[in-house]
Amino acid sequence: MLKESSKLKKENISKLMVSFSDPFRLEIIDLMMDGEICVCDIMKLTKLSQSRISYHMKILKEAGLIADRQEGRWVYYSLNKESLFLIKEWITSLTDYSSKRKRCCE
Amino acid sequence: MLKESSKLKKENISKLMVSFSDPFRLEIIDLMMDGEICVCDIMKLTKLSQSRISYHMKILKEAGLIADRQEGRWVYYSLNKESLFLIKEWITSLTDYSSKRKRCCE
DNA sequence: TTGATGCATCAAAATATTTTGATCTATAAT
DNA sequence: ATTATAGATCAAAATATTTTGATGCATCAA
Repeated sequence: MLKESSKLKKENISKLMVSFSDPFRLEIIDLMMDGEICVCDIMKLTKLSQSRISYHMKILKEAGLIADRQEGRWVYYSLNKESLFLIKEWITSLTDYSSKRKRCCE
Repeated sequence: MLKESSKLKKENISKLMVSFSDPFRLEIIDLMMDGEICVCDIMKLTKLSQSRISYHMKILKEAGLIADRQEGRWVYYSLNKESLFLIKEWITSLTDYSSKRKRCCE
């Protein structure tokens, strides 16, 4: 069974995975790869409605996947690298562990 | 924006993430870390009903995260390492890319 | 062949998530 | 002060996912 290597609690993993599980959020995450982005730009780039984007940003933020920063009337969102690394660490612990054991049919 | 480095299509990523997004499925995944497991053992270990487990196994299977193998009346499920590595690769490409760019406030 | 066991599947009900449109707040421009 | 803009929030409606209990299908044992 998985050791307590990762700093992520199960509940947080679940939330992070939920945040990754929506195609529109994946699209938004993709847009944030190039750096900060504001809701109005996401609107232009995705054709999603403002409140719809706000809703998804909230999900992403509550999962800890993104950070926000207000500047005047704009709110800039960006990917939270720390979270990404924690997920990576968790996935790595999964793959490391599962490669240590043998499968029946191998 | 994310390059086509990963072999995973966006739709598959989404499905895989959905499969990770349920706390019970995370629990089942955790149980599979030690190797193959059959539904009846998952029942004993998790106290979930049989059809409920079957449902979740179907989600995991359709996401490509697990493989199954029948032996007599038992069906043994196991984690699909290849999928785990693809997810890892995808997450890695996310973190690699996002660490290359600079954030406004850094 | 009959009965039991392990599991899949199905439809209905329960629950959760997402979308929409309206309204609200804060900032900024006139 | 007034008006416009960026975005959050809210309630209702639309959808999707999950759970439940019943039934079905193999496999095995007697």
